[in-house]
Parts: sequence; structure tokens; C-alpha cells
Amino acid sequence: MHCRIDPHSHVPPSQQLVDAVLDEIASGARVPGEALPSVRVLAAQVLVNPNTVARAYRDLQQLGVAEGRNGSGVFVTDAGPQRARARRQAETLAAFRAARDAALRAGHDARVLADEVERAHGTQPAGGRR
Amino acid sequence: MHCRIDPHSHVPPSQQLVDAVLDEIASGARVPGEALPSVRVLAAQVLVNPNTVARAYRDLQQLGVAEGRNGSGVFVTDAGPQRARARRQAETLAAFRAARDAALRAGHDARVLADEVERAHGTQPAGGRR
Amino acid sequence: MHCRIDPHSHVPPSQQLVDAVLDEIASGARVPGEALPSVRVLAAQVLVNPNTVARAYRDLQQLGVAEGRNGSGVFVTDAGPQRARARRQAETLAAFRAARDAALRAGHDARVLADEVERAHGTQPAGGRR
Amino acid sequence: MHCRIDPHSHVPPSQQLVDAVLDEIASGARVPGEALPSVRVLAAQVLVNPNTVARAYRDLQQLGVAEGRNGSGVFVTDAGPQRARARRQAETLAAFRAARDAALRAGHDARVLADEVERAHGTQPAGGRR
DNA sequence: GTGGTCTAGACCACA
DNA sequence: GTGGTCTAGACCACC
Repeated sequence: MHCRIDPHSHVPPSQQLVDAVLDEIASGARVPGEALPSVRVLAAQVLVNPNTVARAYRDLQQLGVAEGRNGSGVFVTDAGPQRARARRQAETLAAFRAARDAALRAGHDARVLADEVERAHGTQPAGGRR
Repeated sequence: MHCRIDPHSHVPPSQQLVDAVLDEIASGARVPGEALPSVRVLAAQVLVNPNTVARAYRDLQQLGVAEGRNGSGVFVTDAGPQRARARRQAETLAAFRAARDAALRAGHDARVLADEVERAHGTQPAGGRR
Repeated sequence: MHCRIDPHSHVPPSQQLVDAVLDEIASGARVPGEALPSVRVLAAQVLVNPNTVARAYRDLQQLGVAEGRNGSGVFVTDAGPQRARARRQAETLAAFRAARDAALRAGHDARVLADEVERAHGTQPAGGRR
Repeated sequence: MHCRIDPHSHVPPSQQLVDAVLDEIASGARVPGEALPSVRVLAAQVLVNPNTVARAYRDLQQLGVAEGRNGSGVFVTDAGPQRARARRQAETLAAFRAARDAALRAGHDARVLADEVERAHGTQPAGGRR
């Protein structure tokens, strides 16, 4: 899991985790039937409380992209990749438009912003993971 | 003040107010020496508690963008427009980049995103207000 | 009236005015029977609302150092100088000790502070007005 | 936390708390990484509303002297002692000079005031805590 | 348990 | 009328 949790962000850590896992599933980095990292392992890795990870996993199950099996862990569902992709694409597009509007409203030039996107294209491959 | 407070957003209402006022000052819709809406009036207008508006105004003063004059109101400072512009431009650019990265990571095409920016150029004039 | 009202101070403007007038009476710059500046004149001079001056004058009368006569103004009482002196000396000494304690607590050197007092002696004559 | 909140003072309780905490950090009584008393505990201790303490802690964070960690408490930052010292020394020196001027203006003798400082030297050690 | 924010209502001082 | 602060009690998310 290549992600950094920003405790100063307004979006709560548990949701940052959900988004990160959705990204991994959507990008194919996690395939159906594959297990997610254990709660305590992931908690140690991203430096948050295990309860926070547990909550994120619960949310992922509620979204239908993951399922908990007895006591053996949490696994990506068959429908996971599709749902994750749909959800993340819709979310990020909406967020992108909102950020674009705010930036234009603040006086940024549309050409400069478009250039920010084009330039990032090489640096940040579309389907890759961070 | 043309703004809507979204109580479901993760960003707290008081900060939404701060951002809205910064936008107005940055865009020139409020000029130095001009009074902001009174706490009570704005509170009634955006349907939040007066304390929430008071907190936003307090933050604006702390940013050096507005100053409260004892019993007569809160006014835009001389340095207000400059500081508001600088702050909003930095904030929105950072948010734009973050949203761009998230969108690319979710699989959106860079050319499509760039097009989103270009197309919005006419609809959303750079210096305009919402 | 040589005084500046600081609207950013925690001590309210009306009390700053009271202190300034007490200083003048205590120092002998205003003698018994002498009229204080009219409310509106003083208000214009120190850039505060006439109500604020009126309140200060009311407080001065309540302290017994000034008395309002019919409609002709507010005048220094016979006991004014004595009371003003007593009050200001007690107040300023207490404030001085408190400021001294806070400064020492913050790590300032007592010798340096004492020097601040000695050096000011020439600059700031003891019985003078600012 | 050895402090008394004076509800009759013109300086608001939340700022009295800020000053008290700054004093503690500046004096070394609280070291970087150390937690401040919890909002609720301190509120009970000094007999103010928890919101008042929360506001003081918020101000301390905004000064860069403390940082809130999400659910575990508020902690002194690495730069805390340095910033607290700088701020308190500047504040108390300014207040000392103002009190000195007022005392001189009220007729106190400079030598007596200087003596007040010297005499307190033994009683009130420079780096000590109250 | 922790802090962070909001709502609601009050008081104060100034204009 | 204005802003500024406090109190009181609630909700949320994290530890």
C-alpha cells in the first residue's frame, strides 16, 4: 500500500484509506480474491490507529468491493474492480471540476491549468499507482 | 455574498465562509475600506449560527485581510486584496494538482481532463465571481 | 489632552480615557474648577464616539474627581487632584509590579529591567505628562 | 498547570490561558513532545468552560507552539520553547515599558521603581515558574 | 478517552 | 445597531 495519510487534511483518515484502497483495486494492483493487508499491519504501515483501518475496511465491505471472510482477512470481491473504478472515476472527476472552478475563480489562467494537466501526463501515468 | 454553505462537506462551515470571503476580496468584489456583511446578517443569509460567522471573521482578521472596528463592523484592509489573492491562488493551485493526480490515478485521460479545463474557460471567466 | 486611544488594547477605550484624564488631574495639568474639554470636542480629538467620552466623564464623576454642572460642562472638583493622584499611584504601582513579575517570569534580567527604568527617568520626567 | 484565571480582568480568560501555557513552555516546564493537560481536565481545573480551553489550545497551535494530535491530545512542538520564549519576552517587555511609563506619569519615583525591580530579583528568580 | 466544530443564548463595550 | 467573548450542550472522528 503506497499511500500517505495526511492527518491535517479535512478528509478523515479513514476515508483517505478507503480512497487509497479503491485506487489500488481500480488500477488492478489488487485483484478479486486477493487479501488486503491485515488491519494491524496496515495500521502500522500508515501510522494510524487500527480502529481507523478497521473502519475503512468496514466501509469497503459496505461498498461491495471487499468482503471479510470468517477470521482469515478481508478480500477483494469479484465485482470489486468494476465498482472501485466507477466510484473513483466519478468522485475524482467531480473533485477535479470543483478544483478547476475554484482555481479559475481565484484567477488562475485556464491555459496554465490545462498545461499542468498535460505536463503531469508523463510524470503521472494514468493507470499507475502512486 | 453569493455563497452556499454545504453542511455535509468535510471542510467546516466557518472555513467555507473564509474561502468565500477571500474569493470576493481577491476578485475585487470587495475593496479595501469596504465593510463585510454584519455577522448577524450573514449568519441569517447563509443559515448558520452567528458564532460561526464570527469565527470566520476572526480568522479573516488573523489573516490580515479584514479588521474589526469596534462596534461598526468588519472592514477589508488595504493589504486585503493582495493577501487574499496570494492565498487563494496558492490554495486552489495545490488543490487542483491534488485533484489532477487523483483523477489520473483513477484512470482519467489527461487529454480529457485538459479539455475539461479548456472548455470551462468560456463558461467560467477567470476573474469572475461565482 | 495629549493621549492616544488604542482600540486594539484589552482595556476599553472609555477606561483609557478615564486614566488619561486622571493623569492630567493628578499631574496638576488640570486644576480644581477647571473645565474638561467638551464631550464632542474630546471625542473628535481622540477619534472615539462621543458616547465613549460621555461614559468616561460619567465614571470620573462617579470617582469624585469631576462634577457636571447643569449644561455648562464637566469640571475638576476640589478633591479631584488628591483622589486622582491616590488612585493613579496605586493603580500604576500594582500594574508595574505585575508587569515586572511577568517580565522576570519570561526570563528578562532584573538588572536590565531596572536599567529600563533608570534610563527612562531622563526621557520621561516623573511628574510630567506624556 | 499552576494558574489562576481572573474573570474580572480585561484580558479574556482564553488569552490568560494562552499566556500561562506560553510561560510554562518558555520556562522549560513543558518540553517538546510533552502533552498539555486535556481540554476537559484543564477546564475543570481552572473552572472555565471546555470551549474556552479549546480556544486557547487552538490559538497555541496557530502560534506554532503546540499541535493537536487527532484524539490523543495536544503536544508541545519542537519549535515551541523557542517561539514561546521569543513571544513572551517581547510581550512582557512591551508591557513592562508601558507600565513603567504610566507609573512615572503618575508621579512614582524612578529610583523607587528601579528598586522594586531589584528587590524582586531575589524573590522572583528570572527563569523560575510561578 | 481525545480534540474539533457547531448551535444556542447570554453579557459586555462601542457606534 | 456592531463585534467579541463566554457558557452550555451536542455531534463527529480518532485513539
